[in-house]
Amino acid sequence: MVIGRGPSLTEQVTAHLKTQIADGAFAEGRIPPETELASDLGVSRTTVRDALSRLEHEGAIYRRQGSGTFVNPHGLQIRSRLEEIWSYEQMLRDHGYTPSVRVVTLSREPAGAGAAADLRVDRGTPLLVMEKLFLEDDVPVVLTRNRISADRIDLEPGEADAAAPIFEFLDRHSANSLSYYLSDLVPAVLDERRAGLLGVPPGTAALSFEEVGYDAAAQPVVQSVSHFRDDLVRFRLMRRRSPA
Amino acid sequence: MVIGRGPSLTEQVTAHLKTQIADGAFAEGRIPPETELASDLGVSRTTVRDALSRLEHEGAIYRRQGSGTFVNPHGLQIRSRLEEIWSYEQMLRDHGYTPSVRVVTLSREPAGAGAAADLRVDRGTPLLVMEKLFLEDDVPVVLTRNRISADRIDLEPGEADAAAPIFEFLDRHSANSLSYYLSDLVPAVLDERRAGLLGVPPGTAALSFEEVGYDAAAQPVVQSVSHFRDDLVRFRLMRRRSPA
DNA sequence: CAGTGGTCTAGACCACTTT
DNA sequence: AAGTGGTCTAGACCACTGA
Repeated sequence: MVIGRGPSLTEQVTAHLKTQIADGAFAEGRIPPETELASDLGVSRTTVRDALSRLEHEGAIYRRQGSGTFVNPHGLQIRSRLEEIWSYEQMLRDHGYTPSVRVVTLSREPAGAGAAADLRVDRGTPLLVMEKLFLEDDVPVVLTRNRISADRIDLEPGEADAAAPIFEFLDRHSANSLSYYLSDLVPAVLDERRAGLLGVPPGTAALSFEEVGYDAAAQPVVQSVSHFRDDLVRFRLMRRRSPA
Repeated sequence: MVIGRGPSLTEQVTAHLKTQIADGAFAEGRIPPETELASDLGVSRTTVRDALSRLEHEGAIYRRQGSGTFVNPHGLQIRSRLEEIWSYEQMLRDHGYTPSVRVVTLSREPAGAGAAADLRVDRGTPLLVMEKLFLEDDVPVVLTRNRISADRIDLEPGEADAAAPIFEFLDRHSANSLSYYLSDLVPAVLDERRAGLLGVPPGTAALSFEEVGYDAAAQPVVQSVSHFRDDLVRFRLMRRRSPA
């Protein structure tokens, strides 16, 4: 393994250590001391520490002051970290799926009270509503509905446009690029329509994200609700005692 | 504001900036350049950057290369970050509650298939089961059930013991201190019993954590299930586009 | 092109764990 | 006492943004 120019040194070191961890290169889960890694790889200790900090944050390793750095035996069980989800397609790929997308509905409707408040528009403002289903081998996994103020969009979208990830769609057809989402984790009991679309009995519990996407100027751009098949995609996280 | 000895410089700088942000000391949400902060506070730029990285990670600020560092206008909406929850009591305090604890049941039962697998013991092994309810002004907010292999505990616990946070209980009465949890986020439809304890109609949706707590040697110590009143405590998170 | 954050270095000292 | 990770410094250069 040669560490040279290209991506940042920290990224190269991170990737290198990840590979070694996956290969089980560290006996008994013990990772060499930082100074040793630094001289072996020909970088400064600071760079090694940056890389180790990332891995620690991802849950791949943990560190004990005075003792050493160790491989996290449960590191592989975290498939997607909630804060890092950006596209549901990518999230499903992280879970080992190769998802397809189906546009369920594509319509206009006037803003109700909730959407109007979230998007900071007047009630009755025309909204573009896109409902999409993500499937794996024709089995529905995620159902998502996006609402956008219609006058922010520069065209009358067809299904091909709507099938793209919402942030790509907005990059292309709106002046307001998505910068971040504020998401609530909400438990739901699926109604008949949603249960039907997701292929489960009505009354089934589903985790949902209720979220608003904002642009760089902190202006709301899109309101979304997404429901997940709990039997097919599950969110797992690790909580450590004191350190990050 | 004087930066001197005591907690780490980084922590002092972090706390100082947090206060300034909360006080609205930064006009238009713009935080001074790192070099300026460093010389003003009499610390190195590295230290300032460490502090800013923490704040960025907490969602309090965001940074744009070449442009500057800015206050996150939605920073205050994140009350508890999932990865940092350790004690439910503390979590509820973060949400603005002053919770009380009620021990609902305190019993022994043989391990079923699920608990046996999670705790890596044989089916039928005696388990200590503690069920607790966290309330705010007599209104139930969280219901949690812990299962521990009985032979790991050095006493027959009374209600006073069980009312303590589980990690404190284990610190005191077991050789296996909790080091981390692996938690699944699971949507649930409350059955009659749980709905009754939480004071909601049966059939209500609730978010639950299904988790296993491990000691420093990665041995399972406790299996827990916790249900949350969605109308009283909600998990909110922020997802940013590219950077952490 | 000036100013900002991002990366990286080399070295010092401290706090903690282990032997 | 030796070895580990944690904190901190001072300085260099790079990548990007915006006037």
